[in-house]
Amino acid sequence: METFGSLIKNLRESKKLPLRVVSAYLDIDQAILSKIERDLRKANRDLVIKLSTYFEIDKNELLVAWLSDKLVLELEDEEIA
Amino acid sequence: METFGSLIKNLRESKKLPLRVVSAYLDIDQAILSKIERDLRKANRDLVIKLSTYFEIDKNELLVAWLSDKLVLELEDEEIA
DNA sequence: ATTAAATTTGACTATTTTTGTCAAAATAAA
DNA sequence: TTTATTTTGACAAAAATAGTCAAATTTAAT
Repeated sequence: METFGSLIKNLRESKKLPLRVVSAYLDIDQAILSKIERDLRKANRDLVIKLSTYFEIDKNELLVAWLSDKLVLELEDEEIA
Repeated sequence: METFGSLIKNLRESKKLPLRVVSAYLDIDQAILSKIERDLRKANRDLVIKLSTYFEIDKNELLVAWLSDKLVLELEDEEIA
């Protein structure tokens, strides 16, 4: 399954944009964006919306992808324990 | 839908046990148990298991009820925002 | 192969959220 | 009405999350 991180990473790379440029627009440190793309950090809701605007994709589509990841994560933590 | 809180509250009341007694067994402050029963606080996994032992009900059944609540909560927070 | 750009990593701090403690207030029962 | 039980809220402690930064690594360009 495609994660939220790889989804936005693909979007960025398909437009050949460096983290520097995208993170500047989003007003976050590029280290954070790098980690979000690799699912090492979670985005927050506001960021998801900014991303949908920036990449011109449907807001709800991206929110659903983000929420799915959040729920999967919650359940994963659970099953391990 | 029956929440996790009301579920364990019903169990306790059906056995006519005061919070004092149950919380002592669980080794938590009775204020916390009171809040958990009214869904003002979340139980943690360990507590859920202790509760299932104490009330002699199936561990997984209670875990499922607890997890359901957690997911519902996560989605609720989301929809409001 | 060297230089430059882009990305990743990790240590550190700050902020927010969660959790626990306590005593007083409110409610219910005896 | 006194006693037991439950609820409330303020506060502190602890844990989780988020942000910052610079150095290390990797990738791309010349």
